[in-house]
Amino acid sequence: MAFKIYNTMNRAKEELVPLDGKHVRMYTCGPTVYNYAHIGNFRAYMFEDLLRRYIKFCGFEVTQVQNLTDVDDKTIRGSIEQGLPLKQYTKKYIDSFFEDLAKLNIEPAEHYPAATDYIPDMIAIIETFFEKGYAYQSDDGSVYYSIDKFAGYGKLARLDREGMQSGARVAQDEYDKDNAADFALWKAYVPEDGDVVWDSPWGRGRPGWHIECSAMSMKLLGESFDIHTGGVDNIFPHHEDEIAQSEAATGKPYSKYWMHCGYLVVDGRKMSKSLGNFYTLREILDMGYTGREVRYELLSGHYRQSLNFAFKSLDANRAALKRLDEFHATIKEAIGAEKVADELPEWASGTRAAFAAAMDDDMNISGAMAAIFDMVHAGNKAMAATPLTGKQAVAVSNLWKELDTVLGILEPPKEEISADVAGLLEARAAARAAKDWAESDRIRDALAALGWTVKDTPEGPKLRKI
RNA sequence: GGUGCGGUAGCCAAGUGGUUAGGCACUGGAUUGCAAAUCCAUGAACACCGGUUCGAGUCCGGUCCGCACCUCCA
Repeated sequence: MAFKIYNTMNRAKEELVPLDGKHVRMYTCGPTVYNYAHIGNFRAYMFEDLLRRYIKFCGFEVTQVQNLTDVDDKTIRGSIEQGLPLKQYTKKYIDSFFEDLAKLNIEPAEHYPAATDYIPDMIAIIETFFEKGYAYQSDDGSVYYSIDKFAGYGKLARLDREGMQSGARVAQDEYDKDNAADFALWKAYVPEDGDVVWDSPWGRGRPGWHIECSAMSMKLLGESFDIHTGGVDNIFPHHEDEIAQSEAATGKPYSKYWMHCGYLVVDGRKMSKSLGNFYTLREILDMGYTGREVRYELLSGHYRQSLNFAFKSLDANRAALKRLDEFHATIKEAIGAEKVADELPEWASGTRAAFAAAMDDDMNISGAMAAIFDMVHAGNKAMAATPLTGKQAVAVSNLWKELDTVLGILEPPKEEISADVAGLLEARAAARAAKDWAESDRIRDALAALGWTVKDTPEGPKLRKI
């Protein structure tokens, strides 16, 4: 089996074949750090996390770069409003971004370059554009990229250049650009930029948005690399412009595969800061949901489909996770002190293949999850009739852990049973032995208040975290 | 106007022309001191209209509806 991914460039699923042996190099567009990221943003980072985890599951090595956009209109505006130096202002949001990633159990990328640390690299690329005739300077000192000079412009977004209507958002006063669709490589200094300014051969100013990704990706991954990802809204103009820049600069193909995820939507509308219909991760956690439940939610739909966010779904996920945890606990109990794995029981023997077959097909997460739930169902049924041997249970546990290297939700959070809880459990056992049901129920309520349910089984009482 | 993605049971969500997707919720039963969990059983769907086919959720044509991008966007 081979891992097939949907390449936006060719609008087709293609087998992932790295340019460099078993090493996959990927660039994932990261956050603009002017505010807390909302969970729509995290949908993209979750998709990228699933991608890198599954690439590793397939036996490849991964080098992932995720940029931090720390200079643009919004970061500058925010820093001036708060009277803070730009770096100090963005640090707060960079720190919170990493905290949020950890809450969602997203694996760290290998590199997190910040745009402001790569200004000389951007300037060097822009200089080659002047040499090769792709760049020109306008009257106000800004530098633009001339899209008419790049023959392949529009190949990713499949733009019909002739049929393009100047969108409502194209400023009406772009009088000094050769073509309205030309984009800024370098923005000339304006007073609104405060002290956010760098020197360049063509005057003081700051970089345009797209040039940072070209500079940082090629610096850290090489001029040609394997995968470039982002949300579908990045296809145009951001990724289109990155291709124009990078391939014009080097004369080589830029990224081999382009992958884009769909939106997170609320009530059928894209979740975005401009619409105001967004939630930050910390808001949702404050409501009592866990990062794991949110992770399940963000993972639960295919990455190219829009995913509808609803609290009702988070509640449903909680129930589904409980089912998985119950299965996991049953396996753990069957392991006992056993360390050595035996063959998998029959009901788990096809699970890994079913899981991989679904994931190989452009990360069909629904099929992958179905493989796991099928195993849980069949396993519960079988174990109710015949207990598992310790060695078989170790094998199931190993499989569970292996699948969780991809999903990151199967292993339950570690729970310590406190002395108080253990004491209550003992007291309740005594009450039950004396058939003092009132006392027994009272203690059960007390345990529930501490966050535990107790189930009475033929082997004795068992505790479960609520 | 250009480009693209959708419409599947109460909700979410897969689906390679033919055999139960899966999850949550609901219902009945087993089990339990009562529960919880689990197991067994059970139901429910392909936006609309045509066409191709022995057979269409799936292919073709058309219609309706929703969303997105077209220089802030994941």
